[in-house]
Amino acid sequence: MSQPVVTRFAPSPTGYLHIGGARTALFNWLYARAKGGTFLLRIEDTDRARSTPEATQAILDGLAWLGLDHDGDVISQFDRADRHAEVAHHLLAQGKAYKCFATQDDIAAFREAARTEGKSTLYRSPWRDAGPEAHPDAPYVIRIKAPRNGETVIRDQVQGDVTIRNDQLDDMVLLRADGTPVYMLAVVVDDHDMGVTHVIRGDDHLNNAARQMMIYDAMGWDVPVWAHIPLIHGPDGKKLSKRHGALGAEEYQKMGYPAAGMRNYLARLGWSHGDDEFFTDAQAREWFDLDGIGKSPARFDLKKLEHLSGLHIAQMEDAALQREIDSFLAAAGNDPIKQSRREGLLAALPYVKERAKTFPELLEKAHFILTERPILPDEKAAKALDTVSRGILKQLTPQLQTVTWDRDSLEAVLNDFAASQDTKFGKLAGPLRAALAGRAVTPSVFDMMLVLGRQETLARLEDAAA
RNA sequence: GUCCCGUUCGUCUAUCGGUUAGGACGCCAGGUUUUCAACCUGGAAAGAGGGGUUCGAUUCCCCUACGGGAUGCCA
Repeated sequence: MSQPVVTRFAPSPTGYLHIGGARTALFNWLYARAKGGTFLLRIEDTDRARSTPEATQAILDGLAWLGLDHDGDVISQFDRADRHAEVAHHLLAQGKAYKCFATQDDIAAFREAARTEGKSTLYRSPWRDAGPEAHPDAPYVIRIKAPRNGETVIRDQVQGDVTIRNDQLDDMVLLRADGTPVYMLAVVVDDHDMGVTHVIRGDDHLNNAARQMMIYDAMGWDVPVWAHIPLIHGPDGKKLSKRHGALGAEEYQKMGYPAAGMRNYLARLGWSHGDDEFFTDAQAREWFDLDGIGKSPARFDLKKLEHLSGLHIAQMEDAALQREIDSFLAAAGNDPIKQSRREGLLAALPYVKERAKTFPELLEKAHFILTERPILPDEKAAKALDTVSRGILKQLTPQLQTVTWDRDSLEAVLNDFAASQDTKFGKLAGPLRAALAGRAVTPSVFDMMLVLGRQETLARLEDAAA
C-alpha cells in the first residue's frame, strides 16, 4: 500500500498515437501523477516488420503534444529480447516450461479439426510430458506448463474480480522457434523488471491477464494491480476505426484542439468525478482514481470535445495561448503569424478567445488583426455593408454620428462606451481602444466600423494607428 | 464452438436498495442581438427484455437479446 506507484504506457509503433492509446496513456499518467508515482514509457517494437523509427517518433510527438511527460528513458522492448529469452530458459530449466516440437501445420490441422467437431480449439501439446530422450533434432518452441486445474482470479480495479478456469488456458508459447520472445512473455518480464506496480491498459487485454499471471506465478513474481479500461468506440458504437475519421492524436492537434481540452475530454470519456465536466489538469490530478472509471465502452463525441476545447481556450492565459497557437500552426503546416502582427494578436486574445472552440476558429475571428495592412475592401466586406442593419446607426447614440473620426473624438466615444459597462457597447470599449492603437479588433468591431465609417473609417483608423 | 466482459436520455455520465432518476454535450423554443459566436431562460429526452430475492429494485441473483473481447510461433 505504501509502495510507490509505477505505471507505464506501452504502445506498439504502428504509425501514430491512436486516440484510444492516448487515453490509456493519459490514465496511466494521471494515476502516476496523482499518486506521486512514476510514469514510464516502453515501445513494444518486437514486431520488426511493423516497427519504424518514424512511428516511434509519432508516438513521442503525440505524447509531447498532450503534455504527457514520462519519467526515465524510453525503453525498447526489442532491445530486451535476450532478457526475455533468459527468463524462458530459466523456466525451462525449472521444469515450468517445455520444448514443443509440434509444427505450425500440426497445430493448424488440429484446430481445424477441433472447430469442425465443435470442440475446444485449445491446443494440448503432446510434448508437455515427453522426456528429453524423446526430443527429435528439430526446431522447437518453448511453451509454459499451464495449470490444468483450479482457476485464476484477476483482481481488477475496474472490472472487479474476474475468474477464469485454468482449463481455459493453454500452454502458450514463450519463445518462438527462432528464439525470439512472444509478446505475452515480453510484457510480463518488462513490467516486472521496470517495477511496474499498476498495469492500466485496454480491456482487450483482460483475458490476457490470466495468461500473463501464469508467468508471474512461475517466476515467483508479484502480480501488479490490474486495471483494464474499456475501449473507445466510434459514434456508431463500433470499434474505433478509420471510417470514423481521425484516429491519430496528431490529427486532433492539426484540427486545432488545445491539448488541455483534449486531456479534459479524454479523461472524462469513461471516467467521472461526480458531475464535474470541465476541469483543469490540477483538478484532474487531484481527483483521478481507478474507481471512477466506468466499465462500458464510450463513444467518441466530437461535439463535446469542441465544447470543452472552447472552454479551455477561453480560460487560457494569453501568452500561453499564443504559444499554443504557434505550435498549432507549425503542426498543421500553416504559415506562422507574421512578426508584425504578433503583438496585435496578443492584445486581441482576451476578446476573441472566449468565442472560439478551436484555433482555426479563433484565427478566423482574429482575421482583422492578422491580415496585412493596408486592408483592401473585398467582396466579403462589401457584402457585410449590404446586409448590416441600418438600425444600429440609430442605436449608437448621437455623439457617435457626430464623430469626426480623429483620435480625440474616438477617445471621447470610447470613454462613453466604457461608462456604459452594462451594455453591449460598453463591452466594446476595450476592443475599440485596441483598434485605435492599431492592434486588436474583434470581427464584430470590424463589422461595426464598416457600418459606422464605411471604408473611410478603416482608413482613418489606419492613419491613427500609424 | 468455448471462455470472459459490458448494457441509465441521441452521446458522456451521476446514483453505491427507498430520488419527481441528477448533471453535461447535442437538439428544440424563447430572450438578448449588426453577422457569427457567446450568454440567459425554459423544454423534450433514459434504467435492453424476462424471471427471481426483498416491504421496496436502475441498484443484488439468474436467463435471453444485443454489443465487445479472448481463444496465434500478432502486439
